[in-house]
Amino acid sequence: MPPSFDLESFLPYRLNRAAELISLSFAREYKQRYQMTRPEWRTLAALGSAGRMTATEVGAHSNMHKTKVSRAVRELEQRRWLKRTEDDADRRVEHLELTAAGLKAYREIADLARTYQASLEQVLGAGAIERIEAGLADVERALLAKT
Amino acid sequence: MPPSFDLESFLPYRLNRAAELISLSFAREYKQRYQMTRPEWRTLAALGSAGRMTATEVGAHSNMHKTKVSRAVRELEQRRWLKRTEDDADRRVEHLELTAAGLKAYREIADLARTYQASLEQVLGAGAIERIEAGLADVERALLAKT
DNA sequence: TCGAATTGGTTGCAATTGTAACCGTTGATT
DNA sequence: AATCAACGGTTACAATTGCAACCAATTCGA
Repeated sequence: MPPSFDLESFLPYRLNRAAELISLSFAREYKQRYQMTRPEWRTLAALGSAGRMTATEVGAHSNMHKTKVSRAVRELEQRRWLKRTEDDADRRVEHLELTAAGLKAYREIADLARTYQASLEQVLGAGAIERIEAGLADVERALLAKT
Repeated sequence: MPPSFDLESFLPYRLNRAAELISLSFAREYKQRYQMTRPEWRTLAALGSAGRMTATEVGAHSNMHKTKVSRAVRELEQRRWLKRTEDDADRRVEHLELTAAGLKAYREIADLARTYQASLEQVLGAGAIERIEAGLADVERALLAKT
């Protein structure tokens, strides 16, 4: 029999558990107040934080399936929080951008996010989050290199 | 305007992205070979690694919704990888346990998992995974304390 | 320059998931 | 004991999701 295996120290498992926990925890902050789903918030955040982008870029950036992005974009557009403009060079591409209303919503929720993270950092101690994120970046790099 | 917000350093976002990435990456190792879904693997792993448990305990342990657990258990049972035995004191409770076949499957997949993590550690350097997991443990503690 | 392959994006459909309501059992309150 | 809340677990139903097939536009290659 091979050396023992402890699920508790298996990284995919641990990452998933932590991610689901924190995701739910933060979702409670905006789901009710802004009637927004997670893909929508992610899209809003991507656009609000990095500016004008295409749907494909949003997906690549936040690792969301393109149909998820497509639907989130449709939702946000209907809410008039986002507008599309077609690229004049390549007519397949559409550039996405937040409207004034979208930007306003983004700022409010970003504010929640900042507060949320600050309170977490309060508990964890200074630098703790940065250290975790540096570790995550390494993991992502390793995985993406893995083909 | 409040101080800037960068999605890229927002922990829920970063955790989710990394978790989805690694989860997919490892799922490729067993989905095909063992025709198993993620909840099934999680349940199998929980039982294989911690032994006899109830469904509620599996859920609490791996942070899965109880309907997810219920369905995974049904699947595993049909495959004869798991058996239920009722508690004689409390007839609501059922204890879950892997069969010999289930244990065998568990060991094989655990082997994949060990190899997977070893190759990751190879890239990341010694101790890197432990450090990340320690950080995650802190985060989970903080979140669970948060009511 | 024509056809095949690729790309950005959407959609139909089937599978996965969460919510809420439920069943039978147990524990607490009276 | 009788009632009622709580609990372990399942299930019906609705919402969310992913896969695959698709459309239109573009690029590649012979």
